[in-house]
Amino acid sequence: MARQPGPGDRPTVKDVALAANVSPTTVSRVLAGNYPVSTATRARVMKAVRELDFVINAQARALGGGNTKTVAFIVHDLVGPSHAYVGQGVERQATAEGRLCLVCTTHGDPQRERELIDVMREQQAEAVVMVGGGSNDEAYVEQMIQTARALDKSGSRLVLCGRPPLGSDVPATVVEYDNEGGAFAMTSYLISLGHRDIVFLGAGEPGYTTIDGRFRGFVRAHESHHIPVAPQRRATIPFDRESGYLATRDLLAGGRTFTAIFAVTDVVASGALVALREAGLRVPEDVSLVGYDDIPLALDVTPTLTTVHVDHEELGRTAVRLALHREQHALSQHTVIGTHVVIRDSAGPPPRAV
Amino acid sequence: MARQPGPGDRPTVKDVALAANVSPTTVSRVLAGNYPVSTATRARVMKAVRELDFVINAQARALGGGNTKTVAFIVHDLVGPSHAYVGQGVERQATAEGRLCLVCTTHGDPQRERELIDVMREQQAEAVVMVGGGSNDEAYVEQMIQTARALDKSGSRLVLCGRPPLGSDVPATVVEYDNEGGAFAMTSYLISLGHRDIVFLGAGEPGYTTIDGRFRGFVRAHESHHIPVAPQRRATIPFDRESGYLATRDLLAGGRTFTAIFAVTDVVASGALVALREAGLRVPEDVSLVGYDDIPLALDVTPTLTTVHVDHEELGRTAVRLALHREQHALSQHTVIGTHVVIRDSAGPPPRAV
DNA sequence: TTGTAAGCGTTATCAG
DNA sequence: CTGATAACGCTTACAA
Repeated sequence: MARQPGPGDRPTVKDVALAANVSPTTVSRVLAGNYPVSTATRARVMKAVRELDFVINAQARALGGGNTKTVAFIVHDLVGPSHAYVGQGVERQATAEGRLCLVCTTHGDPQRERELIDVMREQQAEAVVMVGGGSNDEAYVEQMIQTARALDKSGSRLVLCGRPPLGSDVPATVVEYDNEGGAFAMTSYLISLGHRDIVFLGAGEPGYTTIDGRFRGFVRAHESHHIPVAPQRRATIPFDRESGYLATRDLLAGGRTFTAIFAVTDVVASGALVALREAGLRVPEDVSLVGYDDIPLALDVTPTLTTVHVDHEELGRTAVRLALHREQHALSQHTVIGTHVVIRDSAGPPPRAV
Repeated sequence: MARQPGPGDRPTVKDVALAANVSPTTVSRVLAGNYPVSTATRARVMKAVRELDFVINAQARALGGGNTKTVAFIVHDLVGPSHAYVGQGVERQATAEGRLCLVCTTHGDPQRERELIDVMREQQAEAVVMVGGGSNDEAYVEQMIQTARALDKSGSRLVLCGRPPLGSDVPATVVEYDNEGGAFAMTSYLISLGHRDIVFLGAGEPGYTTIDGRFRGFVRAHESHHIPVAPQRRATIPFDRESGYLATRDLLAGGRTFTAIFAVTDVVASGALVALREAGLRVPEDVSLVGYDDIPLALDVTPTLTTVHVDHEELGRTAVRLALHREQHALSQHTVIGTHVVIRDSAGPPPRAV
């Protein structure tokens, strides 16, 4: 009597081989398509596959063959507008390269991050893409270096998105966008409009590299125009809408003068916008407001937001592409993706007199 | 001489066993923690694990033990605001249940969808969560039923999010939100404000279940108030901002009268808002505008959008929870998640005379 | 072109 | 509490 498949019981290569009157080896070869097999045999095998509704066992395949065809994507959060686009880029490129995409979130917890990397080592992910500003803290960086080495030893590749390189002797791929350059360009734009008193809104924990880069560009633009940087309110705030709102309200209540606000992200800018509106200030007539990221929200607010465009999806795609096609001898890779100012309606010349 | 580990070469349980002077079995037991092991032995094993920087091979474990601890998430698109939140729910619940999350996108291609399901069968995902309106097409549904059975046979579980059940004899879990109820409530709200000529904006391909439900609620509300449904422009449009914009512009150009627009999603509403503003119409003084989904955008636009709240994240969480904890004998499961109207600033009474 | 047999790294079974 | 040994399902030399 034939084998009675129970529930949760799948046919195996052996079953197919039996049904097609060939050896398991032949079945494997037909399925992999990497070895000559006679047309007749192939047909018989395929027929058996169809009849048994056979699907191969990926785990077993990986064990026997080697490769898991899997890319991991570790991110702060799935729903942040920019992160989602990076994720989309990762997923698309992974798919384009015939890989599957494993996704995990850390919610900013370094401990969790560390755990996840080990999980990905267990999973033998071909590449581990980490997205979002990590900290610049020395111990943290050191640990990242260990991680990169550990992954490298496992035949995997660490990819850092939006973080600075770990060093040329560390096996990792780094893809970042030009935070400083974009902030420099945007600040210069505001200065060229006539602004001399610009608030940089949103500091974040010192050491968070994305923000640091943006602030650096902000300062450098002032310097290169020989304009003193007005005193900034560099308090740590989470980068959400609410923080932008509260920080701006505080600013207004504190009597601090300014003619423009450079929000560290579009989301923060949207919060600021609400606070400004509540205070009866018109944008851009009374105050100019600009953001960073150019997420869809930038078009949804009124007025539309002048911001720095970042191609988040490309960031994700590039991350995967580089990780998968790295040259044998490229130990450390580093790519910078350009950013540029997108002029919309939220910034204009400062009012005549403040 | 000891084994010289090369690149891409990981220590195995055997290596750990050797280093700790125990059998591989013991190592396995220590790692799994599901079997009594003496404290001393455990300590020795853990020490070896640390020294060798050993991480277990998940593929091998799955092969030997059975379970992959993996949940798959198949979705139209990662960046759609509602989808991203569902994804977040799936990921969070999966993580909470100690599972990993595999994510793939279909971009609405049923062929690709089919392929992905087979890929997930290969991966032995414990659950396959499909998100987003599939079609109601008979052949499609029939294929879904096959799929559900195939997954069931593989010991996996099909979860449909936001689609109607496939039948009580089909092994699948269905989680949907109450599209019809929400639309009914919202339409009733508009009617109670005095509106009698409401446009339903955004039809989608007939058969797309999410939209159908919403339109049904729209019609039913009219019926229950004994108000004739004004002729609707039910053209197929993609549900993006642009379509909302164009459709509204056409509507305005076509001379169609109305006092309110019920946009099928918030995104479509945001497009409509732009078109209305361009036409010099004030919202809500001249025209009321409501949406559906309550995504963050609803708070970003001016005026803030009156809309139907849907807890997308809960949808994702519920999907995973049900799939993982289904009762042994529950062949078909079906859960409906409630929706409710959120009143903001974009809807008011109709103008006195049109 | 096809088949045989030996792994891949882990867990489960069955003895001690 | 610990250890052999046989799976798990597939691939890949090595033979034929």
